[in-house]
Formats: sequence, structure tokens, C-alpha cells
Amino acid sequence: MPSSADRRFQPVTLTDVARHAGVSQSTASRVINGSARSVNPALVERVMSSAAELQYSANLQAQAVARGTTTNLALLVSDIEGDYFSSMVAQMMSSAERAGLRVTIAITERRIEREIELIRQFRGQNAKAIVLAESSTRSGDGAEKLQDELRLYEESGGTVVIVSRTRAPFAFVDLDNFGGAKRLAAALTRLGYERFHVLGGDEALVTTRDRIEGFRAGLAEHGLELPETAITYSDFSWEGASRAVGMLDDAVLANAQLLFALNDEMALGALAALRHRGMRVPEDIAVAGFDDIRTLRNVVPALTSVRVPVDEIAAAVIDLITGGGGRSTTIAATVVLRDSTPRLN
Amino acid sequence: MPSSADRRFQPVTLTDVARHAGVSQSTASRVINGSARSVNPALVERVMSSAAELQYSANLQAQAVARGTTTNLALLVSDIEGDYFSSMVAQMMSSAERAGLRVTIAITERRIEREIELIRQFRGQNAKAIVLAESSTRSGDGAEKLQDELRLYEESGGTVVIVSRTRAPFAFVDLDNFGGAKRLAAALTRLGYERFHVLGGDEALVTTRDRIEGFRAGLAEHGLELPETAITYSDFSWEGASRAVGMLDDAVLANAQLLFALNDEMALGALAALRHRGMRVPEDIAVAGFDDIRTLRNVVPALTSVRVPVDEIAAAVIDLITGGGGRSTTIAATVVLRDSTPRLN
DNA sequence: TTGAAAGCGCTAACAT
DNA sequence: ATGTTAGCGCTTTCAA
Repeated sequence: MPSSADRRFQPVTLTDVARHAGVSQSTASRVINGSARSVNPALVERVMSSAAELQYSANLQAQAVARGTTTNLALLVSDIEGDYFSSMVAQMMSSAERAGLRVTIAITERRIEREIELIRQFRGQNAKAIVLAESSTRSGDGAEKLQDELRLYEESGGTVVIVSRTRAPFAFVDLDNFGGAKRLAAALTRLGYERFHVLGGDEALVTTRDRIEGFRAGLAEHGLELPETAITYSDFSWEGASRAVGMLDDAVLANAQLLFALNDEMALGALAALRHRGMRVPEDIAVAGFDDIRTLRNVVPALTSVRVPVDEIAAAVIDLITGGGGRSTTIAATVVLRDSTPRLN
Repeated sequence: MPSSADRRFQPVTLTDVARHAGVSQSTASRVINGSARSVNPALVERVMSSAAELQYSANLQAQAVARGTTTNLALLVSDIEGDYFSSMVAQMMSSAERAGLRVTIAITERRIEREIELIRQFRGQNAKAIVLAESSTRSGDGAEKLQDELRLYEESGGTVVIVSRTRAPFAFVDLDNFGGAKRLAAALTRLGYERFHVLGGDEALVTTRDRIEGFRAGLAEHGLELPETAITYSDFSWEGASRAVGMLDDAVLANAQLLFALNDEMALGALAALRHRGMRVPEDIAVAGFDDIRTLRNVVPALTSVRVPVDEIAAAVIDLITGGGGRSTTIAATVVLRDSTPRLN
């Protein structure tokens, strides 16, 4: 016998509030969520106090169904551990909140089929926007299908923003990887460095390519070269870098004056591996990274890096989504010289 | 004139799939989401291929409204930056995914009114569970109102899990802060340490109290005391610890053989401050932390800490929620001795 | 086993 | 300015 005793355990609905206030559901709806414009102050008062008294809280999914839209933003990241991504997530959430958007985080594990599946799900959920903040946008593979899925999503009314350089026809916020690496090369050259070894991330990622090409371009301006043999590829991880450095030839390390890791995680892994090999930084070899993650403050010697303003990236992304006059942009990265790359001689 | 050209931009619905497959909406629903038990294999086939062809993706909010329940788990954390919380989030998401739950992250900024507001919202959203993974559960303040709000949420059918020790009448997963700190004290004593200084987090947090009391209990078993004057309180942050250590009397530091920071973030901040003061670790003073966060691998000397198995915590929480036979538990923390606390003499 | 119909909580024309 | 009514996409009785 479903009596009132059971009802007590059901959430309070708009209907309850309306009944309690003695108005129609529409009026209650207008007061609580809609454009409060056209409603009698006296009623507004009644409805509001009823809502408060009953501890009413709107059912967002019902709203979403009725409106056909949501204010949910889906953030796709490959991973969430590590300074870079957790700071990206944090900044994105705070920027989003300011714009009245809720963020749903999804971990892609860098698996493209999973991304496709996620995008499809978010389409079904009427997400307002999908932000791809992977460390990458690969070409080939299922990239075509990914694009199709994203297009499909946009056709259903959503906005896509890609945090990366991309040839795909979507809005993007790019980081000036090329420029940052180029300026780093220039700065290091000015400090007297001439022989480098580069620790690359996944070779297929545009981030890897851009940073390497930028670095190369910076060296070229000073008449220096960076042959392919001076690059060791692994992946954008501490472990990958540490392993790679562990396996490097003594001769290679002896010859290089500076090790440039394509991101700080890798630089830190390299540092550990160098330490393990008995090499001192910067006495035996200098080290530079990229991203300027927070945990660098824990490292001695202080690591030279290229600062990536994650907050600006997040702000630009949200701007793009809320249509606040934002266009696809490229964010500048600035060189930060520290003790790990002292002036030579 | 809203013609078919407009419709093309609307998402595909279950109705579309049903029509395309030539079956009723109910049948399509049963095939795609419901208990597939009672449906003709031939029809199943037809519906499935229609769904695939139309690239159908279920509208989760509509499902939620119709069913009156969701599979969403709300994770409330005070912050998301820093190794501890990002790893908590990561583990929680992967455990949740295995259980078929989606995770929504909410940042509380440690503001209790905000927590209350969030809980109310999640109640309105029919969240299946709310997990409070704050670093703390304060008493006093708006704690009463928080509890009321949580109770209200549970009455609406949700599950509350608190990741902490708590007197509140909710399921919890606690970490054995007391035992971990106690064993650390015992281990350090065995290494010959007798004079300690403790760097405490926010004094109002039970975590702070439990770790201090545990440490004290461990020392007591060896006939040692920890007077209140040997404790400096700040908050659970790098900056707080660094500042606190910076302001410590020379005499205090000179007298202490070991500095125990109540978490690793603080230990790292302390390390930086000690370095800044020209003190060497462990030669001039030993240092120990708590949590055993990932970034410790980047620190020299390797830091002694107490390992907190975040993965086990997350698993226990999800277990509790899915009702997989889980009861409120306390997870053990293990001491990990490293170079920052060498044997004395 | 399948379909028709009612309803989930809410919004948005459309009347009044 | 307010109420009536018809949905939103989906699930779930209830008949057939």
C-alpha cells in the first residue's frame, strides 16, 4: 500500500512546490528557472518560500529533456594523473563555472575507439560542448571516424573545441609549441650551448613534431643543426624518458651539452635516470623541459622550462564555447631559464 | 517552414530507431536498454542494426527521468590539483567505470555552504551516490546543516560515503592515520631518533589530529614524548609548510633531529624551506612525510613517508556503493623508509 | 513476445 | 500576468 509514508522518500518536485504555493506549475517554473521577468512579485515570493521550505532542488535531467539542451561541457583528456592534466582540468572547471557550465571529465586512455564512443555518448546527452584536450591529435588510424563523429555531434547542435593544432575543421586553442621551443633554442644558444640531445615524446603526436621543429628552427638561426640522430623518441611519460635515458650510449651523453626533454614529466624522468647513471646536472650535462609544471618547485637544480599558461588556454576554450567573441587562437609559451642550464664557461 | 532539412540536425531518437526497424518504441527500448530477456532474436537483430545504421545514442537524461534513478556518482573534493587528489580522482573514476558508474567531480574549495549547495543539486539530479573525499570533516560550523542535507539526500534514495573518520551516521572508508603515524614513530625510534618536530596541517581537521595522536602514541611506547611545543600548525599545503618552516626558530630546528610533516606536500614545502635556510637533509635534519605521493620519485634525498593506498580506498568506496558486500572499513597505511631518515650514528 | 498508453519532471507555446 | 496543454525521449505498466 503505497501511502504517504513512501512518498516522503521521493524528492520534492516542481509540482509539489507549485501546489504548496497555490500556483500553477508553469508559474513555479517561471519563478524558479525561467525568465523571471513577467511574474507578480507577490507570487514570486510565495513560490520562493515554498521552494525553500520544501527544500526543492531542480531535476536537471528533466530540464535537459524538456529544453533539449544542457549546460554540460565534456572534457576529454587522455589521463588525469600528472601535473599538466590535473591543472588543465582544474583551470577548465573554474573557467567553466564562471560561465555557468558544468564539466564532465572523461578519460580516453588515448584509445581512439573509446574517444569515438564517448563522443557519441555525449551527443546523446546533449552536451553543450566537447573539448578534446588530449596531448595530441594523430593522423591516420581512426582519425577519420573520429572526425565524422565530431561532425555528427556538431550537427546535433554542440560545439567542438580541440586543444591542439589541427587540420580538422573545428575550433581550436593551440599552444605555440613551435615558437616556445624556438625561443628556448635561441636562449640556450645564447648561453653558449651548441651540442644537444632531444628526448622526444610519441613520434606521431603533433606536439612532438612542433616542439622538435621549433627547437630546430631556433638552432638554425644560430647556424646550428639538430640531426635526427640527436633525437631519441619514447613517449610523454616519466617512465618512458627514464628508460630511454637509461639506454642511451655513454658516448651520446658525453657528447651532448644539454638534454632537452619535450615535456617536464620526461625531464624529471631523465633527471632520475641521469642521477642513476652517476651524472650530475648541470655539471655533467644540462637539462631543459617544457610545460613548467608545478612540481618543478620540488626539484634541485631548478629546471629550465617553457611555461605553458594552462589558465589562458582554459579561458580561451570557454570563451570559444560561450561565443564571447572568441576565435580559434594560439597561446604563447614563454621560456623560463633556471639553474639546470647555467651559462657555459 | 520547419521541413525535413531541419530535422536532419536533430539527434536520432529511440522513436527513429523503432520506426526504422519497423517495431514499437517499447520493443526498441527493450532491445537496447531493458532486460533483453523477452524479445525475438530476429527483432533484436533488426533493432540493433537500425540503431547502428542511424548511429543512435541513448539520451541518458531522458532515461534518468523515466527511471527516476541514474548511475551517476558525485565526487566532492576540496581541490583537484596536487598528486593526492588527482590520484584519488583517477582511481575513483577507474573503479567506478568498472562498476558501470559515471563520475561527476565537484570542487568544494573547502567551503561548507558550497558543499551543501552541491549536495542539494546532486539530490535534484538523482545522483546514485555522493562521495565526500575532502581531506577533512570538521565539526562545528555548518556541519549540522551539512549532515541534514546529506540525510535528506539519502532519504531521496542515494548513498553517502565519507572518505574519512566520521561520527556522522553515514558509510565511510577511513584511512588508518593513527596506526600509520604510530608505526612511523616506532620505525623512526628504532632508527635512533629521539627529538622530533611536527609540521601539522589545519588544526581543526581530524586527519591532523589522528596523525599527531598516532605519532605521539608510537613515541610513547618507546618512552618518548611529543609536547605541544614541538608542533607547528599551518595547513596541508606546500606553501603553508614552507612558510611555517621559514619562520621556525633556529633553536627549534637545531634541537630537532627529525621533521615530520603531516603530508608529503608539506614535506616538500619544508624541504624547499630548509634548503633555503641552508640546512641539508638528512645531514642536518631528517624529514618524513605522509601519503607517499607519486612526485616523491623526483626528490633527492628520497623521502620517507607513509603509503596511502588510494586505489584500495577507491575500490572500497565503490564496493560500498554497489553494495558488493562492502561495509565501512579502515584501510591500512604502511611505512616506507627512505634516505631522508637514515639510521642515526 | 509485442504494442498502446500512461507517466517521469520539466518547459514552452498557446490561450486567457 | 497566469493557467492549460502539449510535448521532450525514454521506461514501464497493462492488454492483446
